[in-house]
Amino acid sequence: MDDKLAPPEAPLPADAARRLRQRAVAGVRRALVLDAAREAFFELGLEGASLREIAKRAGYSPGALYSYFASKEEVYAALLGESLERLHAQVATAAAASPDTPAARLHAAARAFFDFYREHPRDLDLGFYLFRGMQPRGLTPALNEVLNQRLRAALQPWQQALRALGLSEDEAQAEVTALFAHAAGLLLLSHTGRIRMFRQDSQALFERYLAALLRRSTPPMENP
Amino acid sequence: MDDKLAPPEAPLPADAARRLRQRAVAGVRRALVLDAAREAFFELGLEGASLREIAKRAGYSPGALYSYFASKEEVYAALLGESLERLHAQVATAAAASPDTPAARLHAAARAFFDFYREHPRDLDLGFYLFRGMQPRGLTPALNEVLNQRLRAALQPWQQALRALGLSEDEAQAEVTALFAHAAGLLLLSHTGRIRMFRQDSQALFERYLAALLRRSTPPMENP
Amino acid sequence: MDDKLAPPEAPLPADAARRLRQRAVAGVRRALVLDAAREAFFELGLEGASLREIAKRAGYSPGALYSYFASKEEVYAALLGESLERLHAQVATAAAASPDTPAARLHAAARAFFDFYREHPRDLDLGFYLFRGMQPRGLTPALNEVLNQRLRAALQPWQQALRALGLSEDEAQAEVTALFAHAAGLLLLSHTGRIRMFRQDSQALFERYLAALLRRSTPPMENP
Amino acid sequence: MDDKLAPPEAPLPADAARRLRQRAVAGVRRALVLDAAREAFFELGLEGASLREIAKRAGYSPGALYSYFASKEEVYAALLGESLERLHAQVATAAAASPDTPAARLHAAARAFFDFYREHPRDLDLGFYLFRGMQPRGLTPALNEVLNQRLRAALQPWQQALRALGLSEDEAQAEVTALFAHAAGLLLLSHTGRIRMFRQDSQALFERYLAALLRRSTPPMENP
DNA sequence: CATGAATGAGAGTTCATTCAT
DNA sequence: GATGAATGAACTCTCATTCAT
Repeated sequence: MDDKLAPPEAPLPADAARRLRQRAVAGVRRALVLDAAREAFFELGLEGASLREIAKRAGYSPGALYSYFASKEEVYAALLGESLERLHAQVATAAAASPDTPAARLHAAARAFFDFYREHPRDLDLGFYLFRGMQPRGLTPALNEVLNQRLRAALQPWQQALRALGLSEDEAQAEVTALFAHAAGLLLLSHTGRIRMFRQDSQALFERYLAALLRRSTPPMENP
Repeated sequence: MDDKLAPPEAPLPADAARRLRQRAVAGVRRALVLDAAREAFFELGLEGASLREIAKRAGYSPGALYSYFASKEEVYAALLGESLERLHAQVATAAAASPDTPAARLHAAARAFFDFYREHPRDLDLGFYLFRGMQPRGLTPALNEVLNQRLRAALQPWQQALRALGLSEDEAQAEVTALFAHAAGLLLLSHTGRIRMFRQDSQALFERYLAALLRRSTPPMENP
Repeated sequence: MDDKLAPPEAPLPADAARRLRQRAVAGVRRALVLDAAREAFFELGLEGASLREIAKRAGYSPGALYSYFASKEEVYAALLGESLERLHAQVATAAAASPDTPAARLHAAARAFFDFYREHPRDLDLGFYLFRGMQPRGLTPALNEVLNQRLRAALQPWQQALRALGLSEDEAQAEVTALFAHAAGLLLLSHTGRIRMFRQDSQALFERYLAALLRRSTPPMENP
Repeated sequence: MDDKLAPPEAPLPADAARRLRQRAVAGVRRALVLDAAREAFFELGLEGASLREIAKRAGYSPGALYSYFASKEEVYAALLGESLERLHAQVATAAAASPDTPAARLHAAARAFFDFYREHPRDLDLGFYLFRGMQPRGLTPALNEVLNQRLRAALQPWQQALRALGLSEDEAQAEVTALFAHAAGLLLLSHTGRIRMFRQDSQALFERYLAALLRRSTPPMENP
C-alpha cells in the first residue's frame, strides 16, 4: 500500500529504470498510433487519413500524436518503414522456402515482391508516396537512408541469387535495378487500371520479363 | 407580314464573324489560363497549384476561371492532354527522322519517349497524375478515353516498328506494354532520385532494355 | 425583297409603330423568360433556380435577362404575380360554377383556394416568398400594391359570398382574413410535413373550419 | 508486477474534476457562440448570419465553430431548440398562473403562445425555418424528433385544458392543431405586414378565434 | 438587344499544427 | 503525456450583377 508513495526516495538507477520503462511504454503507444494510422490509411486512402481521423481511431486527441510523431509526414514515413519490413519478410520467406537452385530462388523472390504489392495495393500507395509526394519536412536524409536500407534488404535475395547465378556484382546490381523498375512500372499500370488500355495482364508480363532475365542470366553450358 | 419580325440586312456574316472572333479570343484566353496553370504547377507542384494561385498568375479572379474550365480537375486534364500532345509530337518526329530500318525507328521512338520525360520531369508528374490522383469528377470516362487515345497515339510508332520487325499484333502489343512499363519504372526511379540508391543510370538501363528487346525481336537471318 | 431595306425612310408614325412592335416583342420575350424561370423554379426550387439556370433554359445569356428584369427578385415577383392570377382564375371559376347559394359559393371558392395551393406546392413557396423573404430591392411599394391587388381579387369571391350571407362589410372582411390565415397556417403545416406530428389531415381540418364558419354565418331563420 | 504500470495516487478525482470543469467551460463557450449566432441572426436575418459573421461576433475564427457545432445547420437547430424552450416556459408559466378554470387556462396558454411570437418576431423566423428551410444535412430525423418534442411540450397545456373541458383525446388534438395553424397563419400575416392589406388586427382576430373555440368547447350547462 | 467574360464577395468546410491547461 | 480548443490559411466553387463589345 505504501509502495505507491515510494518512488521519490529511489536513487539514480531507479530513475534510469523508469526512463527505460517509459521509453518502452512510449514505443507501445507509438505502435498503437501506427496501427490506427494504417487502419485509417488502408480504409480511407492517403487523402482520407487525416491526423484527426488517425487520432480518433487511436483513442487520442489530435494534439497527442505530436508526442509520438513530429508531423503527419513522419507518421506516413513510419508506416512506410513498416510496410517495407513486411515486404522484406515476405520476400525473404519465399526465397528461403525455395532453396533448390539460384534460378528458382530468384524466381520465387521476384514473384513474392510482385505479389506483395499486387495483393496489397495500399502498400503500393505508400511506396509511391515515398517515391514521390513526401515533403522535405517529412523525409529527412536520415530517414531516407533508413527507408533505403529497408528496401535494399528486401531486394537482397534478388542480388544474392543473381550472384549465385554467376553475375558480377555490377551486373547483378544492374539487373536488380532493372527488375525493380520493371515491376514498379507494371504495378503502376495494373494498380491504376491503365493496363486495361493495353489489354494486357501484368502478372503474365512480369513472368515474361522474369523468364527472359533467367534465360539471359543462366549459363547455357549444361546442355550437350 | 412576318417579314416585319425578320432580322434586318445581312446579319449572318457579321454575326458569324463576331462569333468566330469571340471564339478565337476565348481560345486564346483559355490558353493563357493554361499557361498560368502550367507555370504554377511546374513551380509549385500539384499541391501548390491552387485555383487561386492559377487565377492570380493569369490575372483573373478565382471565379473567372470557371468561364473556361468547369473545375480544377478539368484544368489539369487540359494540361495533361496538351502534355501528351507534345509527347506525341516528339515521338512522331523522332520516328519520322529515322526511317532507315524498323529497328532504328523503334530505337529512336523509344528514346524520344524516354527523353521527353527525363527532360521534362513536370510532364512526368502530370502523367503520374493521370495514372493516379485524378478524381472521378475530373476524369470522366469520356475524358479518360481522350487521354488514352493521346497516349496510344504517342506509342503508335513503337507498335508499328515492332510489326515491321515481324512481330504479330499480340506480340507487338505485349512488347509495347512491357517497354512502356519499363520506361515508367525507370523514370520513376530516376525522377525521385531513388535510383542513386542503386548506383545506376536510368538512361543506360533503358538502353540495355532496348538492346535486349531489339535482339529478341530482330530476325537473325543475317548469319550465313 | 427591297422592303428589307425600307425602314430608314419611314416617317414618325412608322417610328411609333416600331416602338409598339418592339414593346410587343419584348413582352413576348419577357414571357419566355418567365416560362423558363417558372420551369426552373418548379423543378429546382427557390434555391436552385439561379439566374444562370433561368437564362440557360430561356436560351439567353445571363446578362440578357437584365433587359427584361431589373433583378432576380423582380423575376420572382413577376412569377408570383402570375401565380396569383392563376389562383384568381381557379377561385373565380369555382365560384361561378356553383352559383346556387351564397354558402355553396363560399364553400366552393374556399376549397378552390385551398386546393390550388395543396396541389401546387411550388406556388405556395412563391406565396411565402412574397410574404417573407423578398428584399426591399425586389418588392417596391408599387409592386407590392400590384400583388396585393391580385390577392385581393382572388379573395373577392369570399367577400361577396359572405356579404350575400348577410354579413356587414366589416364582418365579412374579418372572416375573410381569418379564413385566409387559417388556410395559410394549415397549408404551411401540410406542406412542410409538420402536420404529421399532429396526426391530422389538413383538408379535413379546413373543412371543419369552413363548416363552422358557415354555421356561424348562415342566418338560422329556416327553423319554423 | 502489473501495478508498476498502474496509474499512481488517487488520479480519478482530479481527472474527473478536470473533465467536469472542461465540459462546463465548453458548455459556456458553446452558449457564447449561440449568443453570437442569435445576435447575428436577429440583426441580419437568416441569409446574413453566415458562419463567418457568427464567428466574428463570437470572437472566433471560422473554423473554431466546428469545435462546437458540426455544421451551420446545427447552429440553427440549437438556436431553434432553445427558442422552443423559451416558448415552452412562457406558455407553461402562463397556464400555471391561471389555474382557475380549464377555459381560463386555455385562454392564457394560447395568448402566451401568440404573444411570444408577436413580441419576438425573430423567434417566429426561426420557427418558420424549422418548418421550411432546414436542409436534410442539418435536420436529421433524430434532431427533428427532438424539436417536435419541444413543440409538443409547448402545446401540451392547450391539450390538457381542452381535455379538462371534456373533449376527447382526438377532438382535443384536432382543436390544438387547428388553433396552432390559425395562430401561425395570423402571425405570418402580421409579421409580414400583409395583414394591413386586410385592415385587420391580428390580436383581435386571434381573440375572436379563441372565443369561438371556447364557446364551442364549453359544455352549455348554464341553460336551466 | 444580346453577349459572356469578369468581378468580387462570399459561401461552408477542412486541415495540420500549436499551446495553455 | 495528453487534452482539445483555436488558429489561420486554404480549399473549391457559386452567385447576382456589370459592362465593354
